[in-house]
Amino acid sequence: MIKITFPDKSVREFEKGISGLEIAKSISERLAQEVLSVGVNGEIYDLTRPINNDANVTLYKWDDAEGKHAFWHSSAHLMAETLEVIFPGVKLGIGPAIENGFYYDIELPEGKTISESNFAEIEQKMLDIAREKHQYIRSDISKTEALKFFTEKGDQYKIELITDLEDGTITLYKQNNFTDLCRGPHLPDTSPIKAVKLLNIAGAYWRGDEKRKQLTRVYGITFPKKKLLDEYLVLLEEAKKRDHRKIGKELELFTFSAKVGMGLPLWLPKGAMLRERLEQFLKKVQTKYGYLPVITPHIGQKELYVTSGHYEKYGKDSFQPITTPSENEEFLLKPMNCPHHCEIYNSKPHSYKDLPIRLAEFGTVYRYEQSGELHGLTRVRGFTQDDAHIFCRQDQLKEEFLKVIDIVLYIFNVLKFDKFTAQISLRDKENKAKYIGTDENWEKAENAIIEASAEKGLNTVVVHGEAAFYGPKLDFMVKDAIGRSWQLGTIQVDYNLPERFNLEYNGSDDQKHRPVMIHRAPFGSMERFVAVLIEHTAGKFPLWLTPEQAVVLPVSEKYNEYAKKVSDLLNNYDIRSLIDDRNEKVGKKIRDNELKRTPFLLIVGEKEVENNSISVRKQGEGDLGEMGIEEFSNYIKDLVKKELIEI
RNA sequence: UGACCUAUGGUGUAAUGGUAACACAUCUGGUUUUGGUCCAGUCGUUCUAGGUUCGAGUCCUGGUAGGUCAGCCA
Repeated sequence: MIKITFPDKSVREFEKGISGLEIAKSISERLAQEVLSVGVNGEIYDLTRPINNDANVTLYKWDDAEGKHAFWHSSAHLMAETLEVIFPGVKLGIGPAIENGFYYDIELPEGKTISESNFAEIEQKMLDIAREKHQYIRSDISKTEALKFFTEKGDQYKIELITDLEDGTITLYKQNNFTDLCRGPHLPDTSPIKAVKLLNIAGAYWRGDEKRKQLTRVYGITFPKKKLLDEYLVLLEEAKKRDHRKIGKELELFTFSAKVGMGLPLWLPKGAMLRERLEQFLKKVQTKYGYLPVITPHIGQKELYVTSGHYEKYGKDSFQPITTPSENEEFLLKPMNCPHHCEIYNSKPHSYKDLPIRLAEFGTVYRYEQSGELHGLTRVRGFTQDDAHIFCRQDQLKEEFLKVIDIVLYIFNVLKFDKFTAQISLRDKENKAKYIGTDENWEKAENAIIEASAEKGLNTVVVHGEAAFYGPKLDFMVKDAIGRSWQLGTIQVDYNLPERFNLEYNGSDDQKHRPVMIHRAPFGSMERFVAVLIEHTAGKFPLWLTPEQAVVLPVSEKYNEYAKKVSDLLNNYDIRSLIDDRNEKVGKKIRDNELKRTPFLLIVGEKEVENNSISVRKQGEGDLGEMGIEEFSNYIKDLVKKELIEI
């Protein structure tokens, strides 16, 4: 007998070799039907795999990530089998479960192509096979046997994977006529897979290596119930509606022009207004935190970036140097603001009493991103960072870091980005050549970030190998309303640039000391931030940000004059308003302006002229009734005040 | 950068290789409106350069731009 401990700490005894499925059955028949995989001492097992020792056991269902994982992993095998049936001779790469579904990397036989027109056939075939209830059978074989098997099958990618594996046993899973190299775990059989949707096709380099062959990646998702698939498809539709590229066009916020150049956004008046409000908002916060504004040019001598190290590291990713005609001097469009700021620091000597010095600039930078990676406003070639560099003493580092975290948290709070994670990116210790700077400084910087994050109680994820080449960083990733994750704010410690630019201050000991630098950008870039904000709010911006807070709708042209008076008065009160004096019925004006997501519609007709009032409609709430103009203005100001929680 | 996909008025869509259509928007006029699309007219288009064909929006090749994903992301 073995002792099985459940998550609630209760302990029960079972026969040695009992399976997760049998344990579930002993609890309830229903649980046995719903359970998908089982955690045994932290390792995920197939439900049918015997448990031979005392163990802590957790049963995972659809609602658990571990359960979904097994479900989708098994689905990937099912899809691979189907693809082998439909495209005989297809070669298989890897096929894991991912956050939403699964994919399989395949190489199609010579001359064959796969496209979305094949999806229906594949989906149907997958369902047919699933319905036949084939078991997923695990088997352990030796490396030699495994190599023999896949050599006979002609799957060169699997052979390569096996060759790289440790010697010893290799696990294979087989269902129906399909056998795959796989660590598992899997479902007991194919029958729970009741709904299948292939999502898209994309290229993917074999083993993520740009220099190697590109395989075709087929994405799909499956569900244990048809209803869940339908819900998921609705969610995808919602995502499309929130796409910032679509809303940006509809609301006339920004545009692109092939003539201007790809990846170079053009901010339209309404988008520019929105962006300026965001900038003013941050400037105000930064002033409170002691930041000093600076302004630097858009180009700098190539030598500047050679000094900073950026040229060596990112020279090929920059717009290539502009060469002056007679002197042959080389200038780069600036890809970073920090070297400029370092030179500002260097413009005069500093005492330890001056520090910290916080230099802030909304600095526009240009990076030659490769064409295929450009995406709406989230990846562009010219963008504006809400950049600042803090020059401080080592003993001030942690406190400064904490203050920056405060700013980021305040901003996220005001904008209701409540679902964010903080990612601490550290150096890959196995590959130190990728980074510049001494071991000692890296240690110091990494510890400062870890300690500051812990002190603020941030929910952090530590990732090794994701640091910038000059230092570790703390990135804030925000999930939008539909669950996609975006990196926005970033805070980075840098011991490298102070060295390279020979930054100094005079200490109390009358000796020269090296300051530490913190790079930080709470928004990240205005472009990406606005894109995420659009998707987060579906274009219904907070009142303080929205380009037009109110539109006055005269009932007929007789009241245009009064409408003008209302709008002027509101603008005097700093309420942003427009008039819709088109020759249309009020009903149409209301509809049109609601589609434009205007927060307040102010209807004026004979009654309102008489009472010197307006009839107010609020977005999402409808008619609020009649109000005086000043009353309305105070009402709005009050709402704005509530949105902008004081620091 | 690469694989794959896409490109039709300002916007969104339609058109077995055989007359490029519809809605919204624009503009003009009518209607004079208190609560969710008033009516009529008007305007304007097959991304670009070639090719196949009696005939190309449709097929082929190059270019450009957009998209999916990978890699990259200071």
